[in-house]
Amino acid sequence: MANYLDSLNPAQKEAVLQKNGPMIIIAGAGSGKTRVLTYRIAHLMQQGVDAFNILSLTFTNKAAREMKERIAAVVGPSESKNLWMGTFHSVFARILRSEADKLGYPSNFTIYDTQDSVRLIGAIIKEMGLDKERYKAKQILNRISSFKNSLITVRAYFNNSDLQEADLMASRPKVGDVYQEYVDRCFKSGAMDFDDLLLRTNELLARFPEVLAKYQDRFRYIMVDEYQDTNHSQYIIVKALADRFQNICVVGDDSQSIYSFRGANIQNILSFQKDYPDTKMFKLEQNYRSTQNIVNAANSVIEKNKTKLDKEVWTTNAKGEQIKVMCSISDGEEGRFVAQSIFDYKMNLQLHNNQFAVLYRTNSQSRAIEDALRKKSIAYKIYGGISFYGRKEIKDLLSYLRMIINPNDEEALKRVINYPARGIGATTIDKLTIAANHYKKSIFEVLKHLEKINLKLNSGTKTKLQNFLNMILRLQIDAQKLNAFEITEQVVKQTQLVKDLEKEGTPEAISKVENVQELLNGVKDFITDKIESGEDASLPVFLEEVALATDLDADKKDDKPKVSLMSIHQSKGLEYPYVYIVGLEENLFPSAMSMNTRSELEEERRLFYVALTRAEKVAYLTYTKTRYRWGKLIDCEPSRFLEEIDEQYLEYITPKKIAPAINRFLNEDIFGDAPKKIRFQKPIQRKKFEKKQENKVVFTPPKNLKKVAHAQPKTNLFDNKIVVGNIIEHNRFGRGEVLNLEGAGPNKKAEIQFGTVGKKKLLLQFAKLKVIG
DNA sequence: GCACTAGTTATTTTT
DNA sequence: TAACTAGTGC
Repeated sequence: MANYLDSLNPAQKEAVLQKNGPMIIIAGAGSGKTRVLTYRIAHLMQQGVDAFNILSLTFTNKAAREMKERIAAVVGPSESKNLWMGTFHSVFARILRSEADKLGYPSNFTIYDTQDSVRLIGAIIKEMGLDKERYKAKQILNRISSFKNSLITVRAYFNNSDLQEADLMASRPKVGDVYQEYVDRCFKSGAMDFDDLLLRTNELLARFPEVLAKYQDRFRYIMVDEYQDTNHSQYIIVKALADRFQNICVVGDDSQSIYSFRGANIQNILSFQKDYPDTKMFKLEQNYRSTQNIVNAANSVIEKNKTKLDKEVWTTNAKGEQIKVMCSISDGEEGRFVAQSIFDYKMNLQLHNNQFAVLYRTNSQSRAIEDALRKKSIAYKIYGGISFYGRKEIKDLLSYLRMIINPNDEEALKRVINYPARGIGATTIDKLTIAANHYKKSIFEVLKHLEKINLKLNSGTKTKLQNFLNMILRLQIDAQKLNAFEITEQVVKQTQLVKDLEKEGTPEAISKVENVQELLNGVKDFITDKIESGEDASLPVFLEEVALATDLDADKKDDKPKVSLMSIHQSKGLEYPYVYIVGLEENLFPSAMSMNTRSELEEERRLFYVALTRAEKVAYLTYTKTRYRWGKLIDCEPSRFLEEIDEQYLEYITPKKIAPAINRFLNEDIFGDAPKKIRFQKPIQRKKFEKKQENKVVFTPPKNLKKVAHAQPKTNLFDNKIVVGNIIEHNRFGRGEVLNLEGAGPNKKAEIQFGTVGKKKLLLQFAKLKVIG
């Protein structure tokens, strides 16, 4: 039991053994940070610290879950269950629920997601008669969000002439009023947005000393992971909670701070030692994840940043292959290259899909990759983008559930009051909204007292509203005796939500029905899981988990292995043997939006650092000469980050056949005088690329792959040994993966995806297939 | 009040 | 390209 310490290196061990006082662990990429955190918590518990007194804040719920499992393996599950562990948002949402009344909130408050917030702000802008071109809902929300994350309340805003001046200069003098109205409306709806979960926690701790004391006493040991990505609001919460015992341990890597757009403040980690003068600092610098080549290449890039803490990441791992750089003529070609390359690796080294990841700067880049993978029948999973819970049909259904729990939830009500269509249109909703604003009540309250208010509604409309109201009230009563799954089922039935879709019969409608079914399954799983672990399986808990869930959390366990596609932001904390970083082009990565200041560019560079350090064995960097954006063909330049990697770690593998095309692009001044700006600062750069690419050879199959001839292929004539997923070799078609089997005996056929000729169906009786793996 | 169409607009990254 | 909006006709 105690020998878990033996598996740690000296630096790790020191950090684990440091029990009391403030401490900071600077953990380089792949340095076994999670391991240190888990063992440290396990160790605290073995030293007699009560699990109830330990608070551990992680960046994702998935990280929390995994860490809990690992701790359970050391100290046993019954004890680890009592740990407070989760994201800032989920931990403090939980606390806010039990203290909500102090802030005038109902304990069943709704959590608004970004979509809800944007809609509400849009509605407010419209109601206030503001120009929506000037006041773009999304931008206003971002602005409000940044206020909240800096703890600038409405009152603080109106006391701050600088902020008001800035908005005035941007010709948006009414931002403060919108902010005010937004906060009021959320409050009236019994709703908190993401930022409120932190802001209101701060309010709670600041206004109620006895509450602060209670939680200070409860959380005697506090740990914060990914500290470099905390914002001011989170910083203040941690500071307040840790103030009494000062047993605060933060972990992070300033080189991986990539969330400043969300208010993260890299200064939090840079100046931790100033906040706590007695801080003990630990540095984890040995990388266990990646090859030397990858580690060194990443180091050579991050060196270019000025703002950073002193540290040196190194590894004793094998040198490994050089990082491969590939240029394509288009994004489609890039996708095909990635798919082909993955396919070749799978064939030659018998690898599984889950050993590969494709990372990109923007979610919209996933499309070309998807198309190519699909053509090769390579299973993949996309993380991010439009999440499952963001889909219209799902949000609509969830909105009904939200109405049952908290009928004052304005955004939920507006979604469902006329969905499915029941003849309650925009005019009616406007009237209701005006009345609600006037009486300072929610729309639902207005509905309940329709008789007493003269809204100039015709009687038909009144009946429709009455029916809607009655349906919600009925569902609320049902909800008291049904569990979360049953009530969801009930909603689907009573609202006829699915019936409408089924009638439509279009492919979209069918997929929507399937999604609804999937949500129902989700609720069922939720209940089973919770009951198994003895936790609260009620509908409010489900809704909260859904509101704070990410795609990463939705990972299904016993699924087929799949290639992961995700934005670099989402890949933080993850690792894969083979990583493809695509779209390394100026204006895309680094993003055109982030090249205006040094600090923005440094963040992009950190992002690149994060991307590179995800790779364990092999990393590919790809860029293209042209790319579709906004449905238009755009010419691209290679990213400056390619230049920044020390050349010795790179290998250019661009196939010969497209080299002439590249040269043409490089030699002709096809840009005219348009993008004159900074892009061609260094003409030498281009020469370098040009030369490199000319000399290179055709790519397929990847070099450095072991010959697999010795793999003892078995010939199978009547073969029942072939199973789906096998890699086989065919005399004429080469290698392929078995996708499907059908028929029996002499008619048994296999559907096989070949790298060269695509999909084929072959009779096993005749096809001489060698099973490779 | 609603369904359909044409035209516009937008892409950074997310709890 | 795709998602959202405004405008039109019923």
